Amino acid sequence: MTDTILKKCEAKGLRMTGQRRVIAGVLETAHRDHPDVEALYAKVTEIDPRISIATVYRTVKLLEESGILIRNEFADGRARYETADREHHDHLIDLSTGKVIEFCEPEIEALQEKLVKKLGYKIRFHRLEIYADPIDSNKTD
Amino acid sequence: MTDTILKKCEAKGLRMTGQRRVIAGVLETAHRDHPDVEALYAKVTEIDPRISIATVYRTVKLLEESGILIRNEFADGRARYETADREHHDHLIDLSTGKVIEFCEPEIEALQEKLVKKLGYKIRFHRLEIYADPIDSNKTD
DNA sequence: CTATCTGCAAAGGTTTTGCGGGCTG
DNA sequence: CAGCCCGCAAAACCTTTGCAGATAG
Repeated sequence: MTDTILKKCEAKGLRMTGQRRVIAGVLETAHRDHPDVEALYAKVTEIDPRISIATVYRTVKLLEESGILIRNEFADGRARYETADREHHDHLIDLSTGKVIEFCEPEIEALQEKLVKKLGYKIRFHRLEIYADPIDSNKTD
Repeated sequence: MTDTILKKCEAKGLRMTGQRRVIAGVLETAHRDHPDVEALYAKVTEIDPRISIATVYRTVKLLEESGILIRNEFADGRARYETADREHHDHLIDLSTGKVIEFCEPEIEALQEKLVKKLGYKIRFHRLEIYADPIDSNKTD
C-alpha cells in the first residue's frame, strides 16, 4: 500500500478535478501531522489561492467516505485527518507542541476485547487518546 | 463523598441562585445518564420554565471549573456531563440505545503508563471510549 | 454533452457572550 | 448595597449546503 492518494482516488473512480489534485498533493506531504481543515486550507491556497474552504471540507469528507482518509476528533474539537493506509493505532498528543504520535498496543486491544465481551457487547470501534507532556521538558507539577 | 451537588457548591463558596439549585437538583438525579445540555435544559425547564439555556451552559461550565462535574465529548460532538465524585473510569457507549456504561480496567491503565513512559512522556489525562453493540439484543438494566 | 463539481454566501448545530436589569450574600 | 448572576439575542466557531456557473470524462 505505497500508492499515492491521487492513485487511490483514481482507483476508486473519483472525478479528479484540479482542486482535488491539489488537496491530494497537500495531504500526501502533510498527513503525518494530522492536519485540520484550516491547516489544509492554508497549504492548499498557497498552491492555488482560488480554492475555497468549502471544497476542502467537501473533499476530505469524500475521501473519508471512500476509505482513503480517517477523521479524528481530539480534544480541541476540530476534525483532524490522517491517511487510512496503516494498521489501526491510537494517539498520544504532545501537549507542549501539539504533535501527534501514533502507537499500537495489542495488549490494550486484547484487554478491551475481553472486557467488552464480559459486559455482553461487541466492539464496533473505539478511540484512545493520551494527552501527555515530555518528561524532560519544563514540568508543571 | 456522598455529599449532594448543592452541598459541594456551597462548600466551594459558589453563590447559590434559584437557577443553580434547580440545575444541581436535576444533575443529582440525572448524572448517571451522562446528559448533554439539551437534556438538562429539558428537565430544568420542567421545574422552572423561565430558566434559559444560557444559564444551563454557564452553570455546567462553572461546575466543571470547580471540579464538581466532568465534561465528556463522545462521538456525537456534544458535551455530556457526569459528577466528578467517583474513581477514574472510561466509557462504553451502547450504539443501539445510546446508554453509557462506565468501566475501570487497571490493567489497561498500567499498560498505558508503561507505554507512555517508554515514549518519554508523562500522562496528563486520557480518554478511552468504546462504541459497541449488545451481543444479545434483550438487555435491560 | 451532462452529471458532477466549484465558489460564494447563507445557514446549521453547539456553545459563548454583551447588555441591561435582577438577585444573593 | 455591591457585585455577581440572569434572560435575551446576537455572535463565535466549525461545518454543511443551495444556487448558478464551470468542468471532467
